[in-house]
Amino acid sequence: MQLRMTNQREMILRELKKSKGHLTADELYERVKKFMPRISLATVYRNLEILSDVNMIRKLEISGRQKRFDSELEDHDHIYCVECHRIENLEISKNQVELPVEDAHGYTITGRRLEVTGVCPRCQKKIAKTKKQ
Amino acid sequence: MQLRMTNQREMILRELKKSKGHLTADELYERVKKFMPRISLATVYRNLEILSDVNMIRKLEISGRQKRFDSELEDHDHIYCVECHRIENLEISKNQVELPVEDAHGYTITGRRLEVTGVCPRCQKKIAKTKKQ
DNA sequence: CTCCTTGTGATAATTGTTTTCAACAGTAAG
DNA sequence: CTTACTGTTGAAAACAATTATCACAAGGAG
Repeated sequence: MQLRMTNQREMILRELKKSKGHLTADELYERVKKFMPRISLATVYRNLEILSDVNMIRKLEISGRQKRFDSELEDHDHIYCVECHRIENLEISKNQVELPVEDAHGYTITGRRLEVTGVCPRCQKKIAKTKKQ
Repeated sequence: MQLRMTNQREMILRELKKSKGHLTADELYERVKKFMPRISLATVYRNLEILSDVNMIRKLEISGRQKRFDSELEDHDHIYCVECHRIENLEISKNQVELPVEDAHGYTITGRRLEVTGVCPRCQKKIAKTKKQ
């Protein structure tokens, strides 16, 4: 099954790449809507699913409610701010999180995901301010 | 603020401990209902939230699916089966996943979560079988 | 006992996502 | 150029998980 690049599909991909971030489906929907006012949210969801199926983008399943999508395919982990839910990339060398396979209960390991939580610099400042008052 | 142990609360906690697993709210609901047929799912959600707020249980946010709850408070990670969504504990020594704080974009790190995905032994067998056919 | 707080069950509302479906291209064959 | 086929779209409904609302019952404090 080969992938046809429809206008919508292309636009979604382009906007995701442009943002360089980790957008949710509806954030992306809002952006694409500026160029294609009649596009539907379902189309965004559909195409994000398709694009991640063919590995053109990456679907992040990060704690919190919404799924996020990333145009960066390289293997990397994420840090996310528990205050403002901002997400950023983390470059952690793979061998730093080498897994003890013998403890894996007989599982065939297909992947690992490391998620670091913290408070981003901006929110640290905000918190510092509110404490002063 | 002190926690009152209502019958429902106690039952939910008891069933979660009894299971030793990582139950979703509605799995727990089904179990508790056997003893308290009139309990409502909302009560289960409510109390799981409360119990994890006071650190009597742990809320797991895995893979964007349903939240799961764990009566095991010790710090540990999880491996979960991409086929059947079974979840098991992983004992990974902390220093094996030591983080390079200097890469953390200025974040104050509050936690980390490692999730390993794989195929459990049971599902490996299942897959082997279907391939034979 | 009355007042006040809290917890409860039932149900509605909300949120995020997926499915359905009729209309509509794009392509390939006849 | 028709016909048939395939995949895509937008709109709306369906769905699943969770949370909020609300009337009411239970259990103190005074």
